[in-house]
Amino acid sequence: MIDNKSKILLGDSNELLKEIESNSVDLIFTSPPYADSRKNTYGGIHPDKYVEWFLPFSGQLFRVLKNDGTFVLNIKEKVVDGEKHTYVLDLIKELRKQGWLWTEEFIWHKKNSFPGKWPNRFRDSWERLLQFNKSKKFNMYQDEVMVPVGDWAKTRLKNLSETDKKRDNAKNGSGFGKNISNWVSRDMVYPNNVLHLATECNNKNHSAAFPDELPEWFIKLFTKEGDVVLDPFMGSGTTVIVAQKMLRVGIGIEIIDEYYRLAESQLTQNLFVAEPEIIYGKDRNKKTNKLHRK
Amino acid sequence: MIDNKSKILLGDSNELLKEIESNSVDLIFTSPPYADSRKNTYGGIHPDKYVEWFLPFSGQLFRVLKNDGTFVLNIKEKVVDGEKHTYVLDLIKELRKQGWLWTEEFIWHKKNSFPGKWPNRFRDSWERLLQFNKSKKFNMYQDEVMVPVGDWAKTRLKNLSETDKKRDNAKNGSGFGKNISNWVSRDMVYPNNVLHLATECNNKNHSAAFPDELPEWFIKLFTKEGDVVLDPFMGSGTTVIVAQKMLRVGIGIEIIDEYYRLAESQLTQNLFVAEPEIIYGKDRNKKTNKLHRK
DNA sequence: GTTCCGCATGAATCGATAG
DNA sequence: ACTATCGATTCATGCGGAA
Repeated sequence: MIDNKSKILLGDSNELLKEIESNSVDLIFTSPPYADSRKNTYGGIHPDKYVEWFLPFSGQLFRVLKNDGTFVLNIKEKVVDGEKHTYVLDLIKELRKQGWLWTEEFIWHKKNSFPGKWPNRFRDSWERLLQFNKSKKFNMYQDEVMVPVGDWAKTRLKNLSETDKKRDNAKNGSGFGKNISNWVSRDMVYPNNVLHLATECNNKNHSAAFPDELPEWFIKLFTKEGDVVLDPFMGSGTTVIVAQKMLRVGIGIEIIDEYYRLAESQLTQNLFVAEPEIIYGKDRNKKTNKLHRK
Repeated sequence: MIDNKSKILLGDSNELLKEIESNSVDLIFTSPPYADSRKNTYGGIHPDKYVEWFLPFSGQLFRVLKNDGTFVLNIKEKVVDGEKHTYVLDLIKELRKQGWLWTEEFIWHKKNSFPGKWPNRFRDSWERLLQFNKSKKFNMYQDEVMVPVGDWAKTRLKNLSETDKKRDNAKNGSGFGKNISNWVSRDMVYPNNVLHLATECNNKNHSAAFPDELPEWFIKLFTKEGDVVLDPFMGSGTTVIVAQKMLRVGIGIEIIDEYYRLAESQLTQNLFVAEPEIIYGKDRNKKTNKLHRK
């Protein structure tokens, strides 16, 4: 089933995952349909049924993942009747019973979250990126995601609101400034577990796309060239396309024909336009790792 | 027990909370001792025992909170043997059984957390701020925490002088929010549920302190002047001190004498400006019920 | 080729209305 | 009473057109 070429499959992951051999995947990065959303697609899983619905998939995922591989799950609670539903908490507990180790929880800070005003809550601007592993020993290539100090400062400042900047200035005496002076001597620093990315709203046909940078970051962190990256709910195929561009072997599964074709067209289009090695990473420092298609 | 004066108590919250009358507190903001850390405090709770340990406190908290009040819990998982422990997940589930509504989860992004390196993980730079309520109807003063619009820097702020920019940030914590929103209401937007604050670097004696801005933000959001703010694990007293400065009634409980004295000294120091006469002449042993007035 | 606006567009949530 | 649908609310982003 897996050779060294990216491929995408049309159908139900519950069936198609069975065709993937055990211990063959290095990274699973996926964003399954959220509870009760995208009703037209996966039939809209009710929050109360979500865990039960998801566990068969994750069982298969556990089987196909290598022992030193990583499973990254992008998921978020839904507000039901004014209260946050607990299915994500339940899911974590059940995944552990399946054998998964809950290793880390990254925060994706969505800078451009959906607007709105309500009497009892603010806009929801973050999502969970849950990291699971089969073993305490897993591959992690930390150096690949180091951030140049300049970029770090630039990005940091760019993302801060004006109030935040003012606060920082006021607190320069304590720690912030001092820390910067320590970092200046280095070229690259390690990131932390909070990712600042905007959602992509330019993709018209698929409503649930995350930005390229999200899978890109985890692919860099958890795989090397030639490794296998799997997305069992690929949607319009962002994960697979990025994986291919980064010279990994991307495997994607999608049950909706429309999304599958979207991914297919972009995948072939990408192959036609440029050789992957040209697009990805001669000099990583330049942060031109941004993979923009079109 | 509660009049309109801030006070701090030395002792076990399990006992002292019983002296607070039911439905009398508007906001509970606290950062309880984390599992297995701050071992001196409450005997160093093992992660496996954490939920069991916490529930008696939260039961009392449920009783003393007003129906339209809010409980904000700052807590974070501990990594045990390479894996994130699930006691926070379990705690949320159990608090719901106690009657609490899990309304929201804010993310505190600790901006200046120092980049570190471990083989399996990056620096942890965020914490949970779990919001619980007794009722779906609770007080929320959203206008008090509005922030400048994203591109404010580009449009308006250019023209403001540097002193104008700094004025808002004077760290007197005295409820200045409303003035700002009236002043430039057109340029202010509502915030979201990700808080960008630097960690406090200037405190020496208390290990688990958060920056003033953290309780300040929630006090502005969930209380008005004269309301009662409770911190049953006050540590060095940040919550109570900030509350008092913001003309709320702060109630703090701390079991460790050293922390209690730290809070006490800061509170009286602050009071010194207003009413010097009540500072001296109290025996320390009797101070459990000492009143601190603004 | 830049920079600068204007505009449409969202993994949303609440509350009212309708069946 | 209970569920289903709909409108109002709101703002960061990236696009296209214009200077």
